Amino acid sequence: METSQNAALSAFLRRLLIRSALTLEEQQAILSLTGEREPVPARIDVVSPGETVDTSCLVSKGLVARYDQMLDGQRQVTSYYIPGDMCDLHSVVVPKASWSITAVSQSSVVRIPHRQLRTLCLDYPSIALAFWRDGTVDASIFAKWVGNLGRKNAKARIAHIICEMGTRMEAAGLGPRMSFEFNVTQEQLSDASGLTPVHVNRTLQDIRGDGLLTFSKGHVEVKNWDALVSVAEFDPAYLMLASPPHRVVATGRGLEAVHVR
Amino acid sequence: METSQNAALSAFLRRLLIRSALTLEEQQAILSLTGEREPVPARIDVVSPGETVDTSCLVSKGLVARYDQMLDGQRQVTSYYIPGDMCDLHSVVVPKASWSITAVSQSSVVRIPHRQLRTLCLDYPSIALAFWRDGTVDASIFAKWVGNLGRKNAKARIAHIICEMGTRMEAAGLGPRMSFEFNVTQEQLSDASGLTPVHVNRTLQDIRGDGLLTFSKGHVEVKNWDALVSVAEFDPAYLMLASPPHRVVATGRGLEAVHVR
DNA sequence: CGCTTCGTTGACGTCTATCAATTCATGTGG
DNA sequence: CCACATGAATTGATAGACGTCAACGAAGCG
Repeated sequence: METSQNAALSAFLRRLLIRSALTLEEQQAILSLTGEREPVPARIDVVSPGETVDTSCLVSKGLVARYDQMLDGQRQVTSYYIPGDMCDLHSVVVPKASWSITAVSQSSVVRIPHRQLRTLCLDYPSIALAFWRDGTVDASIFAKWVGNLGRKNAKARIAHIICEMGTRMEAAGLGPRMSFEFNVTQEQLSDASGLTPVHVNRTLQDIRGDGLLTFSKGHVEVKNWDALVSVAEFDPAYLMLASPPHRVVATGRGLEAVHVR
Repeated sequence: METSQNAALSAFLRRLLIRSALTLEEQQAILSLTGEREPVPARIDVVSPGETVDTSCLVSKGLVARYDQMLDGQRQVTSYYIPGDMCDLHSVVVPKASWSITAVSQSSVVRIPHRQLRTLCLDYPSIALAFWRDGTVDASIFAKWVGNLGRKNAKARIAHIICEMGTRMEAAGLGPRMSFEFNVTQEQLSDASGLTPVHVNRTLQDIRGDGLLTFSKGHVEVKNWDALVSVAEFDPAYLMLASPPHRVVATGRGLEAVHVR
């Protein structure tokens, strides 16, 4: 599976380069990471709470989610991960998880040993900062979801999730935001939106009735992006896709963060 | 205000040392950071959305919150920061904020230039990793809040916030979890719990009626910690206070891990 | 003393949950 | 090709949690 591993690493590198400027040497170092590719059936956990891992999982296919489980079995998804995302890169610095990571649909992950990632961090400080920056984006997404769940109604919540996934899919080169694969059942979507499956169903019908989008068999067709954005109050700034990539460099006068095109 | 600056830096260092092992030299490097101490009146923003900052704010007094604002003015707090917390350490790698940071009560912050923090990261890779680890804890808190808001009722949400703040206060040496200052009004608490002020009021009465705690004038008195934990389904694992501090040791070279309390 | 902020209460409305079927799509085996 | 099982989507009826609106009381403060 050499080639799909490389494809996944390239996707990961592309993701990093959106926000972090890396030298060719640093890029090469990332591309030379290795790990075992492992198919994961839908609904199977990749990481379980309390588990201490020594690898980070790079999503190479499918859709993966991080979630919390309540005592009565209810789940709350806190974030989705698409191909090119390293769904627990942070485990490099915090190897013990207190949450679950699961494959939403049939997926594949590449498990990259922490040892390799740590070596990269120590050899290339800019890579360490790029990883930290990547984690900051994840945190920003979590924070935005807090706002969605705390302050928005069912329609806006679901609309926001669709907006986010469309935007991220497009940024990752996985299809246009107007028409993309989002392989979740309505029940799984209820775990992300903090609603019940029944209410998700009704809300989707409602959204469809408004002519915003259709969602069927894991495929999203957005009919009216602007209206969807408006309903969701979606502002993509939190995804940090727009600014030029950062790099911390040594200049004559010291260290500066610069924008690199 | 030399002394209070130093006190804040010591608190920050203590926070880092809970989860990251640092050598004495690294510790010294952190303690020699400098910045301007600045009082912030209650309800005044420290960082605004869209702003690009060149300092990170270390909370030295009071209570600070990160929040998102909806178009209709509703707010959702995503996290609280107490003295010793660096409320936007991540701005070192992502200087442009898409959220607000505000003083909840009368507070003070020390603004530490990114330039100094970046120098530390490049000179001491372990500090970069410690900062990343710190950000990972923040992200873990966000994620937990997603679960609270998405899947818990009013009583559990408020109970969970109290449990978290009590645990963090105690860990930071700011008072026992059974009795601590939490200087928020019921209205501000509604911004954190995703409820209305009226419902917060009723829920607090309900919680008090259950004999779990009293909350008045910014002071929390927990009457029955275990019951509170049970109502909240609070599991402190996500705060990452329990495991021994981590250190990444370069393979071959023998840097020993230092455990300092 | 009057102003302002905060906490409190009551009545009522609505959004979402709950419970229980039913339909629909897909796949499997006889 | 049909019978059957399974998971997903859909629908209806009802209940409950929380929101909304409006008012009032308490406490701090110039």
